[in-house]
Amino acid sequence: MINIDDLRQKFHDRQYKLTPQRQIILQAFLDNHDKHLCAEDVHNIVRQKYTDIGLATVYRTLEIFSDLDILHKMDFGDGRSRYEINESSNPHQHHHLICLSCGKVKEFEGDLLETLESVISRKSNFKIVDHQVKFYGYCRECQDKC
Amino acid sequence: MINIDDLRQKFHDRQYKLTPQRQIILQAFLDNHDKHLCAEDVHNIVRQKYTDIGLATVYRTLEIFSDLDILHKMDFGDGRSRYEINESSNPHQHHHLICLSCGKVKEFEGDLLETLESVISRKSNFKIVDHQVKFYGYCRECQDKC
DNA sequence: CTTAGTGCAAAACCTTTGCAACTCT
DNA sequence: AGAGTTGCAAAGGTTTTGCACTAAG
Repeated sequence: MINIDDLRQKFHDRQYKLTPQRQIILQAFLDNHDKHLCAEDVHNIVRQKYTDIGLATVYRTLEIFSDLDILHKMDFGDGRSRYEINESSNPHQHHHLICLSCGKVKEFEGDLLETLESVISRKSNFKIVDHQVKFYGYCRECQDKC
Repeated sequence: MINIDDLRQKFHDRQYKLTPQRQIILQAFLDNHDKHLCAEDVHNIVRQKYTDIGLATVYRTLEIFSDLDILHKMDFGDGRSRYEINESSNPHQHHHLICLSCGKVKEFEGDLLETLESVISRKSNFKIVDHQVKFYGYCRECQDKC
């Protein structure tokens, strides 16, 4: 997982400047690596340390981080983009289980799609570089309620 | 795949009214079962037959159809929801290959996730009812261009 | 006739953009 | 000093909502 020094290096390579706003936004993800934060979540977290930060800055920073593969932009169908920090260099590591009742998102570890990807690549001449898998259903707690 | 008579039955059960607008919107999907239409696409198609239909009606109808599992709401990351008609009673039939270069969406037939689903259900106590799988990469045509 | 549905316009959201002031390097 | 960055406010795009009117059952 990325740290501040990696960030400094990556930014230097691309001639981005390392502002306090950007460092604090990264920190927000490091402190919440298990969550799926949206722009507004990030804004609220970051404002506690840096009162005057603007929401536009958050959006601009999230886009840069996504381009640099520091964050992964995702959609869980709630009308806003959510981001999660890339835990490793291999993005194919976990899947999301989305509860249709309470909306919570659980993670499921393990990459069981490698073979499926090679089948698809061969059969349809499509060069796959990433995938996103979402399972919809009911989590343990919501099953108990019924 | 659904037809007008099925629609009549489903609507009757829920006390929805079968208006010409709703029939024409269903017809748009029957005529374009291979496409992934967004609300505006539907509005444009439907307006050719029913000039005065409002975009709000299209949105409201798409939501009803999704609730009734006649349509499937999807997100391909282009900032708007897209819908496709449910070809069968089993929604687990095909996956989407999204080209990162030209944006085209191809379909890949075959349900290779049944076993993965049962593994997940067992290991994480999550009752899966649906899944959505997207593969990102480069289509044949865009690979040739490089 | 009753209830649900429609079209329109306005509102609500999330996200992006223009710009003058500012700040990393 | 200079290029990139910020915050603010305004604009953009999609989707939802309020309301008077209309039409299906």
